[in-house]
Amino acid sequence: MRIVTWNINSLRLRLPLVERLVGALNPDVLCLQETKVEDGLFPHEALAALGFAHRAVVGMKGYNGVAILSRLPLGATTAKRWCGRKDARHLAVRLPGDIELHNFYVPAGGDIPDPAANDKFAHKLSFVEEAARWWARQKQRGARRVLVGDLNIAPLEHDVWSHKQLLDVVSHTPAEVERFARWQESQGWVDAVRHFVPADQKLYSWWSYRAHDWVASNRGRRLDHIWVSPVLQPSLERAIVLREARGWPQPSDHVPVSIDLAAD
DNA sequence: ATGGTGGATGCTCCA
Repeated sequence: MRIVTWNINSLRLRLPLVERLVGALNPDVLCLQETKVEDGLFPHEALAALGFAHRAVVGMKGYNGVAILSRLPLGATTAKRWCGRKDARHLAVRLPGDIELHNFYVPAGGDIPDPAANDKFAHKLSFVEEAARWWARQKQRGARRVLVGDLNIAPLEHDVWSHKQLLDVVSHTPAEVERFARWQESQGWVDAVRHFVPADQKLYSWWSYRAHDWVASNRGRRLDHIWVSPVLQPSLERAIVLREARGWPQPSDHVPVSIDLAAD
């Protein structure tokens, strides 16, 4: 089973790129973030025509929004609120094979890495703290779980183009990275992409729109993640970061990240 | 050190 996560930065604008993604990766399950579309305007027909017969959606007007599109039947769907807000940042579904799949869009956190001076950064820290606490309370440690999404944090030194220069840049600050680590430890989550790509190798999933030439400057960050519960680690077959998607016409600033899980 | 671009919206927010 192939599961792909992608911050698409407006689903309706980039529907043609979903078709292109299907051509490139043919996901069984596609998790999107920043769909930026309210549920009543969600392009169900176009996605059904691409083979995604099963869809779970939670959106809002203009901002945020997540969706899970699937060729396989989806079981029970839940959308949890975080930090007491109804801001469409989470969806969970049950997949065939008794897999619980969670799709997250973590707040970006604004520009100033100081929770006292920047409410958005405070919200981001609270969100990750709450996620870590919530997951620490979830028992059934042997459960088959996959967690994907734009987590908006690049935790490792080689998840950013310059560790030193990004230590005080939102997405790579110690305050974020420590909380991210606590979240990951909360269930012993396995970083499914770093399982295949050594930690000393640079790996990015996002390149800013603000670069004149994203290829030449290559100042990327790895903000998009796929985690699996420990019991699923032996089922990991492959991970792909589809760098070429950043060069597609009118691209998202994020690229799709994919894993293959062995059927069993 | 600064400002750079892109998307949705509607005279500005968010990333």
